[in-house]
Amino acid sequence: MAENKLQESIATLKKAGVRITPQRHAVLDYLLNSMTHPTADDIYKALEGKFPNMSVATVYNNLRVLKEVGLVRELTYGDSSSRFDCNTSEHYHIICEKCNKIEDFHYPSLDEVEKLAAQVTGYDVSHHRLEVYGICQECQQLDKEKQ
Amino acid sequence: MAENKLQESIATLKKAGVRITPQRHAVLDYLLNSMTHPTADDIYKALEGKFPNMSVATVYNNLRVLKEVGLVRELTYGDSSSRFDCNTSEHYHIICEKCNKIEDFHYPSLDEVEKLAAQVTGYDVSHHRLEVYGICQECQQLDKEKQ
DNA sequence: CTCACTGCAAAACGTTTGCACTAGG
DNA sequence: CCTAGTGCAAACGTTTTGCAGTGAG
Repeated sequence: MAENKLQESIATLKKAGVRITPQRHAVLDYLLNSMTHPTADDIYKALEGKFPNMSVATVYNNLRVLKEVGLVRELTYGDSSSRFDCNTSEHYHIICEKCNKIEDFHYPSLDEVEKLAAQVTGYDVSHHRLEVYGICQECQQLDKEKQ
Repeated sequence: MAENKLQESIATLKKAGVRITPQRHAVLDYLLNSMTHPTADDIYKALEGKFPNMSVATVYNNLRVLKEVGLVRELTYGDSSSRFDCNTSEHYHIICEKCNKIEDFHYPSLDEVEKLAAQVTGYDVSHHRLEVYGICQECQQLDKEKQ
């Protein structure tokens, strides 16, 4: 499955005239296989072993390229650094306010909201973003144990 | 109306044991009366006239305090700097992808989404955040004129 | 009077940029 | 080949911090 995705993504890159460098391949591969939503620095650290002298700039450059081609989404939340996510299927995020974990969850796309927003504001709507915040099960458990 | 809000907010601060300094008062006042969603720097610049030697740090400190008390929300978008918004009534934001304007719009709160998210993920949900992206009417107009 | 808050400067942080070098196609 | 991409370091803009001095309650 992940293999297919990778081949598919590489095909997209080639079609866009983007070169497949080992570093770029590794960044893409890491993002496709990571269930977490890593920061640029996470990716940098994760690939440090394979590419001892890769620079952070390269990670950022590649993330920008992958974003431009539409393979990757950049998520900006309250905390200082951006997180990156493979733009696979439509899904929303739920974020733990204690441990900052980000998990995916599925919900039928809120088309009516987009429609109503367009009507009320006169905007030409392109997309929307929704996040739910709360405390994850593990953190709830930890809280209980403390008391 | 805005006066009431200000008195109310000050009462909240006092109850929380927070001192009402002139700078703090000004930041709060500015946020309450601004329809835009200013960055810390916007606020700093706006109050420069009244407080020639107020430092940026003070703006940030005050925004943090106001956030902690729950009077102010911090919004982070793609662009580098955070924006601040008075946590008055529940509302959503619609953002122009051309000129980066942020406008408020009202929509019945998506309680079902929160409920479903809680069920699916087991989170103890506290709130959610929704933004709609598109092109505002002015920018649509400008685009038409260009063609 | 006292302690929370201010102002200033310096530092931290994530991200971007300029440039010479390298390697993918 | 030739140009896109790399690595490095320095630069950038936003936010935070440490500390001495100040003023709100």
